[in-house]
Amino acid sequence: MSDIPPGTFTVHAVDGKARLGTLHTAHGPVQTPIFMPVGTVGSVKAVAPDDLANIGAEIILGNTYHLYLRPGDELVGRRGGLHGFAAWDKPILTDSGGFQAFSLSELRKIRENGVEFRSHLDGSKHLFTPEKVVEIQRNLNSDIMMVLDECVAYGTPYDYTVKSVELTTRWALRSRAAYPECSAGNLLFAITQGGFFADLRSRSVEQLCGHDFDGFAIGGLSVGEPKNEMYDLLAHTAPLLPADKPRYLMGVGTPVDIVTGIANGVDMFDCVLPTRNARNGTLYTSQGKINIKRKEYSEDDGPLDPACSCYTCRTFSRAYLRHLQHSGEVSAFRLNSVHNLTYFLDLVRGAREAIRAGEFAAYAARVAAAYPDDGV
RNA sequence: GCGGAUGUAGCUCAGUUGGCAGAGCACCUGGUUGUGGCCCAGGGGGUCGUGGGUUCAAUCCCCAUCAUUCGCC
Repeated sequence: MSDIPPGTFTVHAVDGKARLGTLHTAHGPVQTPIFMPVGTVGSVKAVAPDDLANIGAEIILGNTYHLYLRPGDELVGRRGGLHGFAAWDKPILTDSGGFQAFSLSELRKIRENGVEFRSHLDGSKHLFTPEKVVEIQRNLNSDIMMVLDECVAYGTPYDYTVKSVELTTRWALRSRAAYPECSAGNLLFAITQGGFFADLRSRSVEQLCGHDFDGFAIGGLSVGEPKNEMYDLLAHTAPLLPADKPRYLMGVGTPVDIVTGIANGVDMFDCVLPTRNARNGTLYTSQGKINIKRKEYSEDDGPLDPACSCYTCRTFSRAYLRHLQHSGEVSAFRLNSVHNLTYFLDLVRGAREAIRAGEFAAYAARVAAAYPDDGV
């Protein structure tokens, strides 16, 4: 698709710590900073690939854990990988299943060799080793594979977190060894952890960043901690990551979280917030977050967000969108998701333009002003 | 016309051996951060069909009446 080798990451401009860049993958380039819509089971919920193309999505997420359980990574592999199977020919990043080991924690056991877990679908028992997780993601033909990691809960004690960081490092190195071809078709990102201890965050970065990964993620944030703790650790950790590789803040976040991440030098984000909230009627606009179910919109004939040019905002009134949401119509899921994803992608596109213009600080301040409750 | 049943929140219904009236859903307001198409939290709302009677006290017991509904003629 491109002559530039996958894994090539070029930084074009810097504004403070914020970076403007391009990451090349086997399915084309990604402009950073970027937001990646989440499509856990190989589908961004409620929206089809042509919607995503119209929205301007450049890369989407899939999930190793979910796709392994159903329909099975080998079945997907026989159908052209996730790209062929899901009819999405742009880049795909797959999460490793490490987070599911955390969020479905009552169903799993962490062992040295990997994560033993029970399926949330049928209770069957499975073992995810670092090597197995790489193999699954190669079957899916993911453009960016994530290593298996251990995500610890907020409040996890120091001594356990120490052991967890060490385990996550050993798993990352095993993952790399299972697929040593750096900058090959399937890129491999390491995930730094360290819970809520700055020195352990530093240690995790030191242990991983000397090795040859295609990018580095910050995992384990936004798991219920107060905002200021998350922002403190973000500011501490992001600048420690290698400047010549993409940096990915996993599972984050709100518009304010994202511009805060960019301000600290993060290049990639993913979050279920725009799609999940869309299904529940919480919509992001240039004037802040609104709940479209509110009665005050029942006869509001104006567009959802006058500053937005998405299909939903061009076509429908707030009154109609409120009606669809109250009626539980499937179309509400789609129209709201189209809008929220457009907002998040416009947000990062605006950030890229601001970085290029050297005006990112002012841009971030404008976003924060629209979301007074979302910051620290 | 005769006999029975039922009338309690917007809806479907609990309930009180007579003592400040309840649930689910709906409605209103929050929340949702590497997604189990959800879930969680809070809130407003009732002359207990109507009119009498008994009682310290009636949504509850008695009488009448209206409405709905079933059966029989």
